[in-house]
Amino acid sequence: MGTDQTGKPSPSDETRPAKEGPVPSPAIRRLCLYLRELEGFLVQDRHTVSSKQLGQMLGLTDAQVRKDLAYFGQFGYPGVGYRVEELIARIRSILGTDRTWNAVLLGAGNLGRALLSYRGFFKKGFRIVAAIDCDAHRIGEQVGMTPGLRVLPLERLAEVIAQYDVQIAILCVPADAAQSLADRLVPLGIMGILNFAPVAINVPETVSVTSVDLAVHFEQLAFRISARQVAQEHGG
Amino acid sequence: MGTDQTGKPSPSDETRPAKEGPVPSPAIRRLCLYLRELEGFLVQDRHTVSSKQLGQMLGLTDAQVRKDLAYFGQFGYPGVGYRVEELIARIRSILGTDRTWNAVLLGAGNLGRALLSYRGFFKKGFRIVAAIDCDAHRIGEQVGMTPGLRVLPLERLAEVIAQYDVQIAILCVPADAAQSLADRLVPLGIMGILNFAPVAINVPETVSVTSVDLAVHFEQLAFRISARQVAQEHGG
DNA sequence: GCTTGTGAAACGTTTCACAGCA
DNA sequence: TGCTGTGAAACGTTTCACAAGC
Repeated sequence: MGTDQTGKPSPSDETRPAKEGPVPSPAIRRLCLYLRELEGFLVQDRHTVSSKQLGQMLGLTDAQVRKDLAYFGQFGYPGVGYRVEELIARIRSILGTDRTWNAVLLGAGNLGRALLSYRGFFKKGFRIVAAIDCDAHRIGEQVGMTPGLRVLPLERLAEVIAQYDVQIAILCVPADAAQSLADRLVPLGIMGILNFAPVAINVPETVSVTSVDLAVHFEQLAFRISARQVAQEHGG
Repeated sequence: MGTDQTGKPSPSDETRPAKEGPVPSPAIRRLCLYLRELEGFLVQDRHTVSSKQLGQMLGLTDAQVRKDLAYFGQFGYPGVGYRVEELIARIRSILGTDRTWNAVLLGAGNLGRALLSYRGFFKKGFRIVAAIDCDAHRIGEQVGMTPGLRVLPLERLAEVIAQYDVQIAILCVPADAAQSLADRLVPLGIMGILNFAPVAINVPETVSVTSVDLAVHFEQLAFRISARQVAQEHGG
């Protein structure tokens, strides 16, 4: 894997991208979790952490942690571990969360309003700059924590995206509205869609989509519980 | 370890299908998506579907769909495809959603209330039978759609779990409250925890945990967008 | 002692290719 | 023809084991 062209062993070189080769997508998911744990470490005034400690908190092996980080460079110190602040900065840079991202929320129903009120996104650098709904009853309602934030009609979508340089759309609409909204978002220059509608949406390859179907998580849990029960019956 | 908070390919997910051998955990996730698409098919009065059609709707190959289903037996018809009603029944049986599951929700904040109001879970057979919070201001508040459902104090947790035969707990509490609540749930006989708190929780192997960290999904989307932008710059 | 980074081996998952059937 | 089910090959990911460094 070490296609570090010349094999130059300088430990602190590239801030940005990575070495050659694709990064396992499970590694990306874990990177987010490492970051979460590291941020917790900072609060506890711990300034170094080993791959073993970090892995243990998430049920992973130390080798897994090291490999994941190694895809993006070398930033550990043998015999010491990783410096928490430095690793946080590196992971944020890798994930692209060392900048702020502006998002527009579509669908000010129960879930949409819950997301608008969640402070965690703000801390991570995500700003929901507008909420949009096509239900006339909801328009003008104040939502979220930002005092001035009110629900806007769908007609103002283009204006809002342009005005705030919005890159991300959060879809919290019913399943039957998701695709037509996605079709509307694409030509407006949106770069990514976080889709909470329980349906697959189709967009050009230039747009990234991440889907979160809450019912699917319930079902997966049901399966795990059922499988465990079956295993117990078989085992004794 | 019965938890999948990390995306670790849990080889310990001892799934006992019709045949021998473990089932890839990605296959389980896809099974939920197949079910979702199939339910949509029923509404459109389509009664058979091929692996190719099903895969196309989700961006998967036909071989993938067939393999996933084949882990649990053979229920397709060569030359025809799969019968929609039959396949729905089979997948529900596999996932354990051919029965109803009772859940208690802990933390009646914004997200908790949003989940209480979402009809999709009910349709899938999940019943949130009680909402619990330790904030005195919230106790007694009416939540969700069920007219009688009110927020109960934490003291009534054991009573509620026993009375309704609750198997699943939905954690919608702040990160710092999640672990202590999990510790409290385990001896009460809960079988699975759906954890929306942005922290890893530790429970005995007898309890299944599925974690959903909404901020992590934002971060993953940010990474995907950033990666695409970098790729475009390199490509031209 | 402790740690990281990393080839190589082991393991898991997906894709391929085709026999068999309607 | 069109489809499923499936062994085998290809590919992706994780774990192992250890050299090198603090």
